[in-house]
Amino acid sequence: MRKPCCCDKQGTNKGAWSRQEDKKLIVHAGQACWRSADLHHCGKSCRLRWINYLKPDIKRGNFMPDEEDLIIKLHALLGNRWSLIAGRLPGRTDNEVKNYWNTQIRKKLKKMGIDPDNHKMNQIPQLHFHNQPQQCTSASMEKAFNPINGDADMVSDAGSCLEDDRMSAGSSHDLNLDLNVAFSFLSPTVVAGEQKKLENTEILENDEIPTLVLFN
DNA sequence: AACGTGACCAACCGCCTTAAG
DNA sequence: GCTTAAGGCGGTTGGTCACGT
Repeated sequence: MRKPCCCDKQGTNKGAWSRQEDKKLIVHAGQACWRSADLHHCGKSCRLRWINYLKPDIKRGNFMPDEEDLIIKLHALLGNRWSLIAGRLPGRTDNEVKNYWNTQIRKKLKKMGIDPDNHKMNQIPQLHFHNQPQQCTSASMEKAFNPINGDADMVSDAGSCLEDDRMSAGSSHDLNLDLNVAFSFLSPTVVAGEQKKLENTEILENDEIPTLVLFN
């Protein structure tokens, strides 16, 4: 049974924030506990309001083309990890990125004939083993991509991903795989720049890394 | 002017993780 | 180590506005 959220308690507001509530929240921003703001919104709501709207360094307005490109690329790498994607876009919030993706980018990609969920032209991402192409499970892809975020356990994670896939495939082949994600729908300059960035990440410096080829 | 429709986005919901006691 | 409250995050909803009929 789910524990009741603080929002379910009596005396908490739902809905839009007033200017006075915003002012109060700004005064209390940064305190350890959002509830200390003594507002009639629950702590989660206070946090959300601050992060998505009141924080001073928030960049509002239209997304630049390069921001859009970056979102697409990061989404291809990370999936719907909006907070991680937003972390690479200074001044943008996860909610903003998520909304932009769902309302703008998703449509654009569909128009281009690209499946926005997997960034492919109706093909399935595959892990290529030495002798036999093997479809990567979503769980293992998840593990494989975690290292991009600077996870200290990235090597073991990638390894366990491979182990998972190997076990599920009933294969005992040695793995010698490298990460290679294609962004053929992006401009050549953007792709070159991103590839350079990827080359600087630890994941590509390891010898035993899965190859993930996204066919476009 | 009234109504319908679609787009946008702020806010909520529910699950999961984290941390305090 | 266990329990529980709070925070974090992704998915979803619903209010508002613009535009077309």
